[in-house]
Amino acid sequence: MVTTPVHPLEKKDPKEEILKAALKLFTEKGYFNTSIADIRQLADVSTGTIYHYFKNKEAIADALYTEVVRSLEESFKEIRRLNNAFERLRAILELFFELTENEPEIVRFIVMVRHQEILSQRPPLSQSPPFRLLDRIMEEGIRAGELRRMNPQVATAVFYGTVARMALLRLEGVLEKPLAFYLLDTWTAIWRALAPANEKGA
Amino acid sequence: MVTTPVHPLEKKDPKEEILKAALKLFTEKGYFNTSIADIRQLADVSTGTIYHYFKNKEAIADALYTEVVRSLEESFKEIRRLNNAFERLRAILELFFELTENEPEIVRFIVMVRHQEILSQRPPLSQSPPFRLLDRIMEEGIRAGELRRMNPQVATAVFYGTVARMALLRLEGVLEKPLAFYLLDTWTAIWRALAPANEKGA
DNA sequence: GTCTATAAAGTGATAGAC
DNA sequence: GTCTATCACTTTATAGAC
Repeated sequence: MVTTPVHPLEKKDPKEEILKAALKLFTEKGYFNTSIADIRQLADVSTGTIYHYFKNKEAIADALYTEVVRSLEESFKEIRRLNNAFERLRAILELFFELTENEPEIVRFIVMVRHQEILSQRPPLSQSPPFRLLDRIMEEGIRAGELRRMNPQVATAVFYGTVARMALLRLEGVLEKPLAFYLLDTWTAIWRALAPANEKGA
Repeated sequence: MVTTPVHPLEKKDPKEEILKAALKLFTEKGYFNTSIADIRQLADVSTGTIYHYFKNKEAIADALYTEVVRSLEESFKEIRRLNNAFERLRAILELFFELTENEPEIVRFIVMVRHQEILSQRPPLSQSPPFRLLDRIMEEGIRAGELRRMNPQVATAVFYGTVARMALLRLEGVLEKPLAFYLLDTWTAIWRALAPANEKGA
């Protein structure tokens, strides 16, 4: 974004074009089924340009990983400012459902790509900052009595497992309607699983 | 198994050795990071032997997929004979948790391998027979009033999403204790999410 | 910064002896 | 059925002109 020209329509930033093409190809065909030649073609640049901006193919995936994790962490931090666990979790659910419909490639990258198979250096997403933040949101909610007393890791697994599964089924075309259609049922189920024992069903 | 020799200790079936090695390598390093040479070495056979039993590398992955799906379907069919949704889902949860501890490579293959990236012909696991069976178990449970009235696809997503996430976190080493340790919390959460409205919390 | 041309290496798969 | 040797090809990555 820093290098975006003053007149946006004139010329496109090749680095951004490369990343955009790579995200599309990696999530559609998979990292290993995507060659540099594929990226070159879709981004409409030459091999030399790709290697001018990125050390190698892995570095492209790494840049995507970093950006997605950073953006997710930013959203989660924002959401953490909400008043209680109910509102925070609800907001994260809605964020994922909305992202799945509007930015399917990003969610594909989050829930479908096996990052460890590509980026052996990086931790699995489940240990990246945004997911640690999710764990903390759970711990705080349990401590505050806003969530039922339970193992916080299990709470996170129930929550994120459900959310990610819904996103995956939607991206695979198994769920035919937009995720908004399933939002109420999904939230009711999640909240029943996590709500304090005395609380009503949502 | 058909070709297992009378004296099991004498000679190993090369086909089984190849499959065993491939399962280990595919789930540990990934399909594309595993070369025929790697399989050859671990299975202690020659390249020629591999291509005698399998048309190509993809056919090895296909054989593994077929066997895992078949075995899972068999277990689910057995479990379906139980009396109600409560017992059936509980049994599936326990099956997955036990499998994760005792046969981690099989569960890795189920929850971590991106089959579609390798086997473009096969449906995603979410549409394979055992998972269709799981959907039917949910539908029947809802119709019988053993589960809360809700979209059955959401019910399946909550259930399997949670189970798969717990297995994944365990396989990634995030959960330090055996899954049995988390069984009660996991089941309580799942059952609260799915139980009929009047029912107590497990 | 961007391009074309090409090098260097690894891979899946085959041929043919035993 | 199993082996060794090797082909044919793709792929990543580099060199060097413009």
